Amino acid sequence: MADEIPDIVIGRLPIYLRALYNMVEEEDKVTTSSHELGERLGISSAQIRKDLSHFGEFGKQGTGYHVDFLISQLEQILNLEQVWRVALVGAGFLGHALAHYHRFQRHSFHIGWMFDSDPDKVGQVMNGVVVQPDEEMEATIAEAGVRIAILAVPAAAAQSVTDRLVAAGVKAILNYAPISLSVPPDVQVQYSDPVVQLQRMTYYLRPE
Amino acid sequence: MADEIPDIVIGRLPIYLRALYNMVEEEDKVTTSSHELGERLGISSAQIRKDLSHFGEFGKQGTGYHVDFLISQLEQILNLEQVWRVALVGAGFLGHALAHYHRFQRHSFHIGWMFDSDPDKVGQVMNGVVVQPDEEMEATIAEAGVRIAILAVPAAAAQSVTDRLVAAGVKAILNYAPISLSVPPDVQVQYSDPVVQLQRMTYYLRPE
DNA sequence: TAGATTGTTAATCGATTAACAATC
DNA sequence: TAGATTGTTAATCGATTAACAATC
Repeated sequence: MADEIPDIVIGRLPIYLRALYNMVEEEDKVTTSSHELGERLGISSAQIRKDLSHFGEFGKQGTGYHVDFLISQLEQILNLEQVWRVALVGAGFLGHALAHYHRFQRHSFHIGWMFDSDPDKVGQVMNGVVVQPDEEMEATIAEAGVRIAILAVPAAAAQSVTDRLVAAGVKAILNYAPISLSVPPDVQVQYSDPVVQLQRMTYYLRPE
Repeated sequence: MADEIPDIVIGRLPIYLRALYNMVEEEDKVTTSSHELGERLGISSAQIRKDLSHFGEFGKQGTGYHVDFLISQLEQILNLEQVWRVALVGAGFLGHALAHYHRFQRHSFHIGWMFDSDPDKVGQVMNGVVVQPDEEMEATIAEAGVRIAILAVPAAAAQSVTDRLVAAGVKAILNYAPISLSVPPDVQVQYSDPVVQLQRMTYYLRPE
């Protein structure tokens, strides 16, 4: 039960969580079932039950899952019972948008540090956070014990910034730069590249 | 050979393409191998060769792949030999950042239409594109033959905007709203939710 | 030629699904 | 009780990898 859980399973848990939040907040739902949840997400009910069974027994035969309880269990599993300190590197248009994204605060993430190498950006305040000079990045992050970083810098800078972040103790990176990063095995990386995502879809579209 | 190709394979092609662009543009590389490409991407060379073999024989024994040639083949496969018209719905911070993202233009995507329901946003010009009123969305998109949309609206609006986009002829949606969308089977959807991505990583982090 | 690397096959590995006893 | 739904098992399905003949 506490064996090695496939990463693909871990990847679905936040999706379940998001749907459960919606059920509670938008629809005042008290209970749900693997069938209902699966229908919303386009996932089979068997898969949802299988995924959850890696971590324990959270439902009741005949009635399904208590939404609040399942939320709290998933939050526990995903280590969301604390507020994670997050550094945002890059204060361009995207960094600016991310700095103002209110869902981070609502979901256990506190973006409390911003960095940029452009002197024009340094000193600007974005959603209450002062943009600090790039050179102060390692010291500030190590000092504050920041372990998660969001990368919103150009591709050319991404790997060297990554190396410095990792050296300063960062263990998880959400990378918006269009480049594959090289990191030690104990550092997590997630990628977000809109061009890659669009290109994946055009394959299926009829060309003009 | 022209059989049904697994979507997971399609999903890797843009990643290969991105690395190949980098080899040509940043390193003036003329040829590469499945081994070299795999090493950069953290993917086995066998998998890269297998993926490519779905579409043809692009390499030469002993020497590997001609980078320019492989790029052009992948562009062809992914239907990137045309410029795709893209509509951007939502002119908030994120919409603003996406409107200014220069990589779309460089990679076969032209963001030529923006929409927002907020009268304060309507009429603003973002990177040369005038934000149009939400009500004009269907007619404008259908008229222009736009088939790809990027969704940067609040979760509460996302499904209804999606329904309208689909009715207007959109066949691919890149969704930044934190909600699972329901679409007909011939409509592609890709998701981008930073909170989901961060939550996937915190599972692996030691809590404080 | 010798070395390198492809494309492909077969084996392995892993993930999903169908089915159902258990039980609320 | 009857109906619903869980957790789990076994079967199925699909993806990855190892290995190698072919050949540049």
